[in-house]
Amino acid sequence: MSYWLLKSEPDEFSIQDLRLKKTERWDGVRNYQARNFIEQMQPGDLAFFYHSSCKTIGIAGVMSIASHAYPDPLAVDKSSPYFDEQSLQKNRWLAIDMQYKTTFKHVLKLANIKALALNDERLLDLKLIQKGNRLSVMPISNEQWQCLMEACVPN
DNA sequence: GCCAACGTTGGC
DNA sequence: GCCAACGTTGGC
Repeated sequence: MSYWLLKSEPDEFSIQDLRLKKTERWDGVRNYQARNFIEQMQPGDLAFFYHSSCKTIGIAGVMSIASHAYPDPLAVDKSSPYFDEQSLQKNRWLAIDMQYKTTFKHVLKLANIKALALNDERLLDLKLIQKGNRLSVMPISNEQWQCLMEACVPN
């Protein structure tokens, strides 16, 4: 089993939205590196739901991967902002289904994660806090997952 | 709203 | 294949 972190702007789609939907398609990823990580995901894998570009930036909770990756229907949907002309020939983008698991009592804030990393070498190579990182989908190591779960307040 | 950092595009 | 220009991400 593998661990992941996926970013979403809560104004667009938040962990509260996923909680209500229970299961939802994670689509619109338009970055090759992120796509390749989606390709590696397996049903049952766990992922942090990260809220980006918002008031309280950080890890809001946990979800599980609920399917294998499949072609992203938005890539060939001309009415979608995620439409991709090149994908009409061959759909080059992937989507995957995510299932709601838990919401943390408090968002584990980015600033707190950075502070943790100063004292915990397990977080040293966490992609999330590396300078200039913009990946919206990234792997999380076993140790990093444990470390971050220890730091959060579960519900 | 600003801007650093990055990814993509396209001319050459 | 190089690289300048451009668009996007995302923290602050």
